[in-house]
Amino acid sequence: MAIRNRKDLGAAVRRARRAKKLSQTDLARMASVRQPLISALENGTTSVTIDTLLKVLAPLALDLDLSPRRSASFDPTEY
Amino acid sequence: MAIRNRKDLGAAVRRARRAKKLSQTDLARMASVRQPLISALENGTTSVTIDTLLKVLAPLALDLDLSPRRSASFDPTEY
DNA sequence: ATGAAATATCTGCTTTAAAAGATATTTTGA
DNA sequence: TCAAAATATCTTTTAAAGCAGATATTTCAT
Repeated sequence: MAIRNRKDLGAAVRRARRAKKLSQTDLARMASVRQPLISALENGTTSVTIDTLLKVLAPLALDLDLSPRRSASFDPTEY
Repeated sequence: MAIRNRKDLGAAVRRARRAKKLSQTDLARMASVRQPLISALENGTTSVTIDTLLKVLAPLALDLDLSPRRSASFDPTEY
């Protein structure tokens, strides 16, 4: 599913984490970050850096990808 | 293609930008960021935040996606 | 070759991500 | 129900992201 904002990202991470039956604390340890960060990431309350995101995705066995947008092209008012 | 580090990300953004025949300055304007940031992003010299990345991807008509890793599962020494 | 456009690289500054550490709150299963 | 585990939310501090502005350097077409 396409990720277009922090909430989408947080939801995707949470789904993946739960699918793997990991607690936030487990994931935090595996990713070498802190549990409150996982919480903030999943809730979309922080704009994680790409480095941090990749650290978190690795133990979830997820890759980041870029894909051409399906419909809905650029709208400046979105930002 | 799977993105596993900043360099990958930078390369992907650069390819997409060139495919759209945009200069860094053009893209920066469309994304409401500064040209030096596009440069740093493309060269992997900064760890952009997810908010900034999404701002840049929008005018390129790219979506962010998470996909299950093909092979190469989690290796802690990668970090 | 050379001039313009494009890209890279500075400084100084402000903002914010993330760490550490602690604790409060919510969720869940026995 | 109620205790333990999980998750959310604080404070303080440090490091780095990103802006603004300027300029240096590289790339490219004429």
